[in-house]
Amino acid sequence: MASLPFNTIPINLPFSVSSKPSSKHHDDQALNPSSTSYFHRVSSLCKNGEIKEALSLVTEMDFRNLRIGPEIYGEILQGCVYERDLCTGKQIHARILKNGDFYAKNEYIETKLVIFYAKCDALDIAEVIFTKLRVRNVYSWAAIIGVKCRIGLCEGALMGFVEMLENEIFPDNFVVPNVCKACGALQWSKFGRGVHGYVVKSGLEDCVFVASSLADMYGKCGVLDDARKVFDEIPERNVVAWNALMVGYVQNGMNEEAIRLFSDMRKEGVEPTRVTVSTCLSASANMGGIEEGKQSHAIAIVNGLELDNILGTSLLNFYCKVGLIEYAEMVFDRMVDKDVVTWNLLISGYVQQGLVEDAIYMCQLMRLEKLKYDCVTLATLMSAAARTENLNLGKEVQCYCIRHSFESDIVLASTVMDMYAKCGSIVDAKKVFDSTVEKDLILWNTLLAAYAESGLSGEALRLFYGMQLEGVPPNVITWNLIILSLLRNGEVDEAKDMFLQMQSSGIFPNLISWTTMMNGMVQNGCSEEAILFLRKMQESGLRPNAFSITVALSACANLASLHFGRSIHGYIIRNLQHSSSVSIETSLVDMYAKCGDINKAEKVFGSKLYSELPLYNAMISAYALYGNLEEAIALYRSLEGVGLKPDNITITNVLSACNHAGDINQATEIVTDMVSKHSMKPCLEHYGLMVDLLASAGETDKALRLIEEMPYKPDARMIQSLVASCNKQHKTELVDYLSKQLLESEPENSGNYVTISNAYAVEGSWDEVVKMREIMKAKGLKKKPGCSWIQIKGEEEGVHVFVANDKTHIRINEIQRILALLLYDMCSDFT
DNA sequence: ATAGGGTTAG
Repeated sequence: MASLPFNTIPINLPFSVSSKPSSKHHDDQALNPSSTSYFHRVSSLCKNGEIKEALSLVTEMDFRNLRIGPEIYGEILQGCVYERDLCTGKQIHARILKNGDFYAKNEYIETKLVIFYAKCDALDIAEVIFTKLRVRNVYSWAAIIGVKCRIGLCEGALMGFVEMLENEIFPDNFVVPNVCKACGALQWSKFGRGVHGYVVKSGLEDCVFVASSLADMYGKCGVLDDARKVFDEIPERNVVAWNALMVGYVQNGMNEEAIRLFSDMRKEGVEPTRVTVSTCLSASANMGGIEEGKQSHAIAIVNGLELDNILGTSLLNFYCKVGLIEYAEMVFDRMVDKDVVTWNLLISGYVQQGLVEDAIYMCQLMRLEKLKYDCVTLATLMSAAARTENLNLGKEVQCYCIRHSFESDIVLASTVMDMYAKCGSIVDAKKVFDSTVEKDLILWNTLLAAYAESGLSGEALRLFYGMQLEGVPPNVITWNLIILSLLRNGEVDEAKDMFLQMQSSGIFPNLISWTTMMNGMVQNGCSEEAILFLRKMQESGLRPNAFSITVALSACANLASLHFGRSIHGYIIRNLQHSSSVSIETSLVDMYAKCGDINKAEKVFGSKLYSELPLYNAMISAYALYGNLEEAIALYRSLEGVGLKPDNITITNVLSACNHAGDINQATEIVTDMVSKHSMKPCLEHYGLMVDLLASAGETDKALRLIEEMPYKPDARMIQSLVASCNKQHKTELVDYLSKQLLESEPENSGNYVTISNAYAVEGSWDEVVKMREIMKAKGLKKKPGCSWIQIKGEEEGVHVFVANDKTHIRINEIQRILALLLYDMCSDFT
């Protein structure tokens, strides 16, 4: 006998000697043991993923004229499902069709084909077969609903669910989870509730898969109470059920609840998975919970969880968000499979820490690892350019975007616009806006933000109406920006009007809307109204955050209202104890100092939770306000001991303390110190203070020489110092001369009137102040953003003094110093 | 000998 193309000869061949008579029909052969043995061999090969080998066995059966039943094809198709092997599956499909209708029209085979194509995400082919099916059973339905759900055709999946019910094919515990997933993705909580009803009616509720997916669905729809109820009633909860509820909490901002659930889960002895730890890390990152996040990391290590890409990125995200960049670096180094996301996270971590150089270096390394930048990488770099106002970097990144066809990316276009705006080039931001073909709301808002930041309310309004003409309805962010643009331009009444218009257009003001209004009012000298707005905001059901509290405290400081200040401090203790921040502590110190209670300011400073520069600056500024030069200098000198380096504000505050004490020698020493010891360059404000100090001491000539020597152009404030100095020395003629010069050179600059009226105000020449006000009114000049009213009540009631913002102006300190000292005496009387 | 399912990072 000639050699066969295979060498293994099965024992029971149909033509070998057999005790059984050979059958005439295929059907009889189904009982033939040789077919059975083939089936088992095919089956085990398929389970090991060796589809090609299984297929050659089928060829062998064909050669031997053995009956190849539908179950063999089914088994191989199943193998293709395991392997997601679309190509081999199609070959099987072809063989099935070749073998005629006996196979092709077999319900089991047809269903299997639908399942196979569905699993391989080939929805079009799966649907063609599915629509031609004579019998649509629960398996084929499940496959179709599953694939639709997987590729995001959620409405289609839900329509399938409805159609099943109409045809009285009842969705089982395999169909329901996918239906729930679709409801969750669409946030169709009402549909989901209906599915929940069906689950209860058909008794599927105890299945942990069904219940978990219901809990997940409610979580995704934001109905956490119901998610919790479903979860509580699961008889045997597994880790996935716990994870699903935890994810629900995190996605709805309930981070503390998520962490609490994690601890309950550990108490019940359920082993956490990588998903659990990832979710906890996400919650910790959101709430800035350093300890919680570190604990999660420790648990991952103790439980021996593998540091895969997802767990790794969760850790990276957490450490970057809470600013522990060294830990992030350690995790990054340990990770084996890094992708673009991994790199992006660390790069953005560096940018958030202001370490732009490191970020750029990482980008270079990333390219060496043969990874390409994606839109997230580029947006991060662009935001780095915006933060550091590095126009060159921004342009370089923009060119990269153009070269690599990222131009049409609307997110990137927005970040490019933001970069140009931050670098002070609104014209270029507008150019990018104009060249973007498909504009979305975010793009409109980005340009609006550029106008608003600069107080260009006219441009902002034009854009605001323009977008509505193009059919883009404004959202709450748009309204907030319009209001900001008006407030930045000193148009308080117009802003208030817009705030009302926004509400009548059906947009509910959010925390930012209220805070923008409050902050704008404080900046424009309407501090009393700002405090009123805080009350109104609380009445509308919003809880103030750290920033709105800071704004309210600065309003109290401006009003020198210890009464309001104390009540807000009380609110902080009652409600914000656990979310206290550096900015709140700083504002408290500042508020108490300006309200005349330096003792309380010292007390707050003494019990501080943070040891950061802004707090020290506030306390130094407080001492300066009270003319306590010794304490100010002592605190300044103590900075080194706590590892802090002074910044420009520190120097300004120490210098103004010297100013109030009239101590030219100390001031000179501080300036020498900053140049030699800290290698800092004195800024214009520092020169201003020195000029002021010299001018106050009557050294007008020396002050003039310093102005000539400094590397900056003198500003109106310096001339104001000279004016004040002259005034003090009763050099009325020189004041009149300087004022006249100032007003002649820039008759339309409202700032000059502020300057001059301010000089008169400090000297108590109220008649001159009123005169200046009247000229401004007659000329129709409006005060600039940054200038504010201070109302001095009491003897001088009814007299308003125009002063510039305390951050940029020397004289307001003078006034506040007098106020604070006055109030200090009053406070001391009470105690 | 007869099918398959839910959770996660930017």
